[in-house]
Amino acid sequence: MDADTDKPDKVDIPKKAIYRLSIYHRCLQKLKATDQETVSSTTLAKAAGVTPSQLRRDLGYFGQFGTRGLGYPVDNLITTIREALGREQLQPVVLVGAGNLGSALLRYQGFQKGGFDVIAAFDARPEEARAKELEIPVHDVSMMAKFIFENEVKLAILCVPVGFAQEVANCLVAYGIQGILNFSTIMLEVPSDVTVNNVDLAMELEHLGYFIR
Amino acid sequence: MDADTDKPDKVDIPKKAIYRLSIYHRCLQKLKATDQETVSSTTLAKAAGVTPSQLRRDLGYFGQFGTRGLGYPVDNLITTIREALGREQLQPVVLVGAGNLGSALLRYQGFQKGGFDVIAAFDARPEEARAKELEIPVHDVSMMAKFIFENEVKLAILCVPVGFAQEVANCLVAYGIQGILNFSTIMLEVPSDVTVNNVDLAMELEHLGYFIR
DNA sequence: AAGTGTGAAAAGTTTCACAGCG
DNA sequence: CGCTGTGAAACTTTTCACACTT
Repeated sequence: MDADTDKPDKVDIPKKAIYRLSIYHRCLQKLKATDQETVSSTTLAKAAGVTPSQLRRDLGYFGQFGTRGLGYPVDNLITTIREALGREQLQPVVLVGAGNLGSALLRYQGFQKGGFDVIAAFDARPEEARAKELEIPVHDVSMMAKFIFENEVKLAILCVPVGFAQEVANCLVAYGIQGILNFSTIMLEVPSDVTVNNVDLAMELEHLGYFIR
Repeated sequence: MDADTDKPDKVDIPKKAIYRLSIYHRCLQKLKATDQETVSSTTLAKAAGVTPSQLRRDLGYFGQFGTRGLGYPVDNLITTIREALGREQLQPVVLVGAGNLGSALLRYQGFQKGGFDVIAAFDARPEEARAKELEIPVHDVSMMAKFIFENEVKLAILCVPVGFAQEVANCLVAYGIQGILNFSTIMLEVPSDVTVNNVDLAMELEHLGYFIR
């Protein structure tokens, strides 16, 4: 799932807990849409697919926000989680490798929704990618260094072919990228202050294969 | 990441280990391409991004395949893992919801590579999806029951809008689907003999947000 | 009465370290 | 000698259960 690194700060908090924070965040937003002011750990946990006690423990890592006998204030909790996830303001993101999967992801608007903004894509052959009529501009990789630096981009989505993944990742790191969402099917080697989150769609399907009889 | 279930059989094997099996499988295939006959736990572990002892432990759950002093026979190990993952023969898969993300995934050919065959897609408005010029046929949802039954499909990729996800999942289960790769942003409730594997792309990005400073 | 916050127990997972085999 | 296979130790994460607050 993840090949990541120890952070000097923020230790002691299980990685899985951080992951679940994103789930809670999403569920809370749905709750907010229904004008709920507060929510109990039992209710939120059910929506998130975890146990109430796990939810309380997870929130406990970040402080105390609940009112005993009442529950958690929805608005307040959303803000707190946003802050914990480092999402106070819009995060710029670049995508590298606008091939089959890359351009598919560019078409998918799901990233844009939640506080992230895929502001540009880069490819070794930008003309080909541009022919696909994407909304997001596709530049030549040679422009990448300057762009990332000038826009202070910290996050990148990596969709280049396996053979180039490590090489491109090295560049990204050199340009200042701190988090890589890696769709290529290789374990990247990066410095310990860079986080890699691997998503391997074929593998997810493979994994399911084990459970069907 | 996962909301899955206890299986009556195959217990005692950590879920994470099963997940890693897919990683090993991929690394072994790369090794095979370089005509390696055998591989040591140290070498394979490095490629897979795990510790040698974890690799040995993981393989140990499924039996003994190594030769002490030598390593593991590559071919043999590939076959064993394929069997463990239930991938001896081509698995048919259907995709439901050919909207933004769904059609993106249909275009992406990555699933086809490793023993899975996305044989059909279904959508509430198939005409719209067909306009996107996809290679895989898009049928009306009304055809789904018959198709899944007749082709003995066990796996489904679910990309319908959140509001319909649970409803569609219920249908899939009723039709005989045993594993769902869920791209919708909701925790599905399914019987305990059905496995759900959640992939939430926006969440993966959100998760990274925590680690950048 | 309802529901959080949290020590302490339980369960699950990884690493260590080394005996044993080819 | 080199490398697997595996008990036992170490560590991590989850669950339990209940004191405590509103």
